[in-house]
Amino acid sequence: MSPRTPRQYEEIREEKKTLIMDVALKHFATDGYHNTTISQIAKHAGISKGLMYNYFASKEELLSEIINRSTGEISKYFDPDRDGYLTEEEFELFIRKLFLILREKLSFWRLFYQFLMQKDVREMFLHSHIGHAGSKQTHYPGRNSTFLIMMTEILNDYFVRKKERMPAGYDPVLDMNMFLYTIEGFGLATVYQDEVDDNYYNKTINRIIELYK
Amino acid sequence: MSPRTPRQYEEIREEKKTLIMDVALKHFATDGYHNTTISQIAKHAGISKGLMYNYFASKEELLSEIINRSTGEISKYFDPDRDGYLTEEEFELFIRKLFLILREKLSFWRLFYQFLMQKDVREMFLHSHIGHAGSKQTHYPGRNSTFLIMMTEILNDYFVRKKERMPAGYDPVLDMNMFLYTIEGFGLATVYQDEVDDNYYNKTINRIIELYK
Amino acid sequence: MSPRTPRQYEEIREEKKTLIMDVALKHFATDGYHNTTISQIAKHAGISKGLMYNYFASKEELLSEIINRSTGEISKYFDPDRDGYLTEEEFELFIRKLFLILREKLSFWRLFYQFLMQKDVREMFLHSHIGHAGSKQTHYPGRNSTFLIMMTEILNDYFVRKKERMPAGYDPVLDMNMFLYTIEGFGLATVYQDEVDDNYYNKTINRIIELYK
Amino acid sequence: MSPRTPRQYEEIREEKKTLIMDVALKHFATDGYHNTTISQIAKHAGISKGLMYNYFASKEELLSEIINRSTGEISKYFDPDRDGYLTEEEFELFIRKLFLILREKLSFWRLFYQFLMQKDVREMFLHSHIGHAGSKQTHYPGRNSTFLIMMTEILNDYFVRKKERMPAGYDPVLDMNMFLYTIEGFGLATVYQDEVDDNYYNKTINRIIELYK
DNA sequence: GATGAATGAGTATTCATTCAT
DNA sequence: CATGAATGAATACTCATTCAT
Repeated sequence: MSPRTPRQYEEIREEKKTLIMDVALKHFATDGYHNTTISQIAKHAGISKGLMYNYFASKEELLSEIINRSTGEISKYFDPDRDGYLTEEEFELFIRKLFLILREKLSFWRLFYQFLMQKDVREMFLHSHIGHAGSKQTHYPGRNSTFLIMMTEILNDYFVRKKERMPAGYDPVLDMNMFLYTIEGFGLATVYQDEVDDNYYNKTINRIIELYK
Repeated sequence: MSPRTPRQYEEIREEKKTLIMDVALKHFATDGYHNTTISQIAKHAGISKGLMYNYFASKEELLSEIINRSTGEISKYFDPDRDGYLTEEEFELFIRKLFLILREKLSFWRLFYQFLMQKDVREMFLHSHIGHAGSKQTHYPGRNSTFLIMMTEILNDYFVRKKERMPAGYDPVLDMNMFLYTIEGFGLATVYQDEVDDNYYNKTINRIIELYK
Repeated sequence: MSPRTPRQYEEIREEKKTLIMDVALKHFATDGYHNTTISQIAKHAGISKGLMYNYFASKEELLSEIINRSTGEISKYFDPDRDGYLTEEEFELFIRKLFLILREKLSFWRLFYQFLMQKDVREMFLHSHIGHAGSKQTHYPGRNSTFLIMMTEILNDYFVRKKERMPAGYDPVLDMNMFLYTIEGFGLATVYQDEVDDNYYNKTINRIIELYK
Repeated sequence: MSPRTPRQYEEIREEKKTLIMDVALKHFATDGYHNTTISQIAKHAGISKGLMYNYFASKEELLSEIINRSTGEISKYFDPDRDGYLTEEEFELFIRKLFLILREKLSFWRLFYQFLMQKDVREMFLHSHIGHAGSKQTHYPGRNSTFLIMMTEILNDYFVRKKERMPAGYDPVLDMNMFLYTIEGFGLATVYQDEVDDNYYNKTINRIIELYK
């Protein structure tokens, strides 16, 4: 008869939020953001439409929180407190991690590629900050680089240094971009495949490492 | 003021259709299919909404015809009557042509990438037949290969033959896919750039040829 | 830590009700009845939404009780047990009291004017009974005059008597209505002003007394 | 079989717009702006909800156009090109006109009083410009005074001049405000009455003129 | 008594599509 | 062939109210 404790309420909230975000991500990834209705999400999450808005102010904020959560989790993978310096071994590790996380978060990446192509939402991705997952902060003192920008900077640094151990005429920018094109294309293919062949997947990763390390 | 011949009517009709499709493609590519309204298209094409439906049964059919026309045109580019056999020189030419056409039909490719990520429309692309541009037929007797499948087969053949002039251990499937990933990634980047640097564009193409010829 | 007596419970209950009504009145007056949500009221009153419904059956009843309480308090101001007879001095006093109470209960009058213009709620005001503040009764045996009707009757009586000391041709009904129009207009202006200038306020009241006493 | 001429379309549009605005005004005036739904308006106008949005971008714009149309019509009554100078006779005429128009446009004034009390929409009234009814312009070269401000200025001027023919101690500001309170109160009462007694109505107007001319 | 999660009916708005002219 | 007024189903979002705890 006594009301739930704040702790209990907090748990319920957290669970429901996660549930909704999971269901929504799956739908967004499969059917597209604009093609997914709040009704569908609610129905598949087993809740009422109204409850959605108890947790998220709007469809857009739901998307935004999904993106922030995911980019937050991903950036943690890559050690957000790193010094931004990659050795050759770390570079290899980086690629392996990248494609590990790609398969772990297929839905998210599907969403990512989707939005890469949509002007109106692209910005949301580009401005999602590195930070604790789900963090509501939008500004970090002394640290306003976004996830993608950080990645780019670290890689750029790596390829510039790679020049030293390459023959004359080596073009670091071109090489880095070729590398980026390849992983983007491979990512795209992986993400939009129904099933991934483990063996082939690893072979490809090894080949990428071999080519661009 | 002599009445038009049926022939003339047909021509006028085709011109209007082309106009509508051009306008629609531009909008679809820029704003997204779902964000583009029939009203916008009609207004920018200088016709009434009602007339739109005189030419196209629905928004979806409009899209479908745009896709068919474009894939048709593209496949013609690559000599649809070829024997499916690529020499090294033809391969190089193929790549150069590919990236030439990429820039010529930026809008289309933007649409292409956009839909690659959307289940419901992906199929439309994958099953668009090679045929006369704008053809309304959806089935061709004795010829059910799609544009993408055809391309894949020709390339597959090329890389299998490439094996002969490569050292032992060469994996043609892997190599072909690496090639595809790279051009997909490069295509993606090109298509979603506001401006393309001619110099850099060609350098990249040369590098791709160098790597995968 | 001795358990509270029923009496104490009742007091606590009354306090909470009063708190809620005060908060609600302020919101209703400022933002409008329909623009105010139960959530807002609950939050600003420091209670839960659920508890609100423990005290008031509905949003409408909350409004109804606020109106009843206020009209009750106001009618007490004007000595509800009076004989209904106003001397000239009492009339002056009445006006001064009226505009005193106007400023003391600005929020209520704002609400009053607001609803005067809305058919569906106007009736609630017109039929609010004189009685104990917060009383839930809606019917009083042998006493069905409303606050407004009572006021009108007393004033009517005053102006009819005023005829005796006025020149021939004096129209008591017209004079009374002119008086009512003026105080209504002045009330309206006062209530919807951000700040009231004391000096000017009193000057106006004196002028009204001068004109209609 | 041939399509309607642009002229015909324009007529249809104008008629429908007027119909919708008339119906909407009636509802807004009776039930309140927030209490009136688009569905109600559409149903009573005998059209679909969707059509509403063919003519008005939003509920708010519908309101805005109603206000502009009405204030435009009213300002025309009062000769918008006047010099802003009122003689005693013109003042009397002004009052008579005012209360003529009050009865002609009861619904509008009901709306007016309603919004006088609602913060969020009050501004819309205060900023509706003097101009042709339905004019979409929002800026008039060398003429940005609003309807209410114009009225206030002309009256202010009149009462200041009235001082000359009044005994010492006459306070023009107080007198003007008393006048305004009275007509506001009278307006309020008139507007929210079900039926107006012609005889009494004119008697009141005469009395107002007598008191404040 | 007290909480806030959960509901669902309602509201403004959009847009592909139809149809009288 | 051509027009744009008209429709209606769908969509995001709100909020008073209920109810398990």
